[in-house]
Amino acid sequence: MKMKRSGGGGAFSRTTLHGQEHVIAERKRREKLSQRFIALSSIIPGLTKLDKASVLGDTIKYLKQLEERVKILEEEVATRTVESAIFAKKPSLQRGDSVVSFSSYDPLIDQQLPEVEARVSGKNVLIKVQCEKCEGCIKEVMKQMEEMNLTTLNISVLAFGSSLLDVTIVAQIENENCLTIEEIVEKLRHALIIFIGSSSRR
Amino acid sequence: MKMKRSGGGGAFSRTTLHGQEHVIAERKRREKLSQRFIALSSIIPGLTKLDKASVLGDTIKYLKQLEERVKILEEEVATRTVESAIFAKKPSLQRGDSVVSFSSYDPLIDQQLPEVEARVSGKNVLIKVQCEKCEGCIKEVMKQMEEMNLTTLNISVLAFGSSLLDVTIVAQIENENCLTIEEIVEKLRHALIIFIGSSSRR
DNA sequence: GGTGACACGTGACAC
DNA sequence: TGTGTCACGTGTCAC
Repeated sequence: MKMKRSGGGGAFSRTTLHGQEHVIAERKRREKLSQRFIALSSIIPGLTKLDKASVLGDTIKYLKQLEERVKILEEEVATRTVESAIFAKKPSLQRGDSVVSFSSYDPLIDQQLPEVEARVSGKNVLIKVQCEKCEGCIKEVMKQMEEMNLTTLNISVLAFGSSLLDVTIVAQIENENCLTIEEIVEKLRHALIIFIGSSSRR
Repeated sequence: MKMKRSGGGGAFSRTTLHGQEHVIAERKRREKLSQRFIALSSIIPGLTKLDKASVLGDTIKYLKQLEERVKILEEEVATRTVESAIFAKKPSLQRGDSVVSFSSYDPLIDQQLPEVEARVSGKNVLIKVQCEKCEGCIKEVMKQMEEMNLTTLNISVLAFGSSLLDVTIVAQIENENCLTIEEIVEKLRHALIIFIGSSSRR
């Protein structure tokens, strides 16, 4: 029951002409909106009702759900990253044929980095250190080596993961050195703990 | 220019009464829809335009973004879950102070080289091999790495003692890789045993 | 027959 | 001065 004004004359004619365009424009707008609704509906899973209010409502629910899930997963990933670092440990003592080994790892007492391990073969000592990537820690290790009268023959520093360093050193044991392998490991480890502690507090 | 029919008589009166309720109902429906739009707008971050079409459009974008993120995180977690499961086994394998769960070293069974150890942090794997110095063994290790879809990022080979090699490798775990850390260790060790055995017999 | 959802044309308002 | 957006009342269709 609407008045059709297409045939109107006088002052209405302008309104009518504009009105036609207006109708077209409005149609277009509605069409766009409708498309978006359809697109949205196709994305949201588990839609039972397809009316607009329900689509919007379910979209809101689904969104919150997704955000919650992202949050949980992010925490999970963060946690597991730490776990990886913590679990990457070794037992405390190994005894090979002609090689004597000792590691700082003790599952009952301490599961934290830095991890230090050393092995001796003749006059050579192989030292492995795994610690957090932090500036100056290599220099600190070298300083300790010097203090222990260990002449570095070769050193390799590899980044591992996002924040770990794996350091492998082959050194020569000088004659005046009378440290045991355990002492070497403990001295190195202790120095690194102090160093990293003081550097992270800065 | 609409016809007001409230005062209509006769056959129109019923239509009119129903019409009033109809108007109310429609108002209510619109109100609900409007509320949902407002609620949705308040959830979507970074909205510049606030018109309905834009809100829907940005909602769709945001949704896809979130889903993508969830997918990525889930993969990440899946990867790390495998690692955690492996790492979790470690304590149970530790008897006293002698066994390394990730290492091929087992004092009760086999005290011989080569010794292989691996650990994982995120997508990185750190592999340590200690074996007899013998020609071609590095090449053999690299061949195995390739077969296991491990992309070598860094490798360090240090001579230790008179006849030992200490090899440390940081590699990237490719997505198609579905080996466990134990499988990596065993495969490498087995290949080295075969290789060294056949090369020493020559 | 009544409830609910939709698209439409229209007037109003903003930039 | 238009160009785009909105809310409104209405007719219509489906269950």
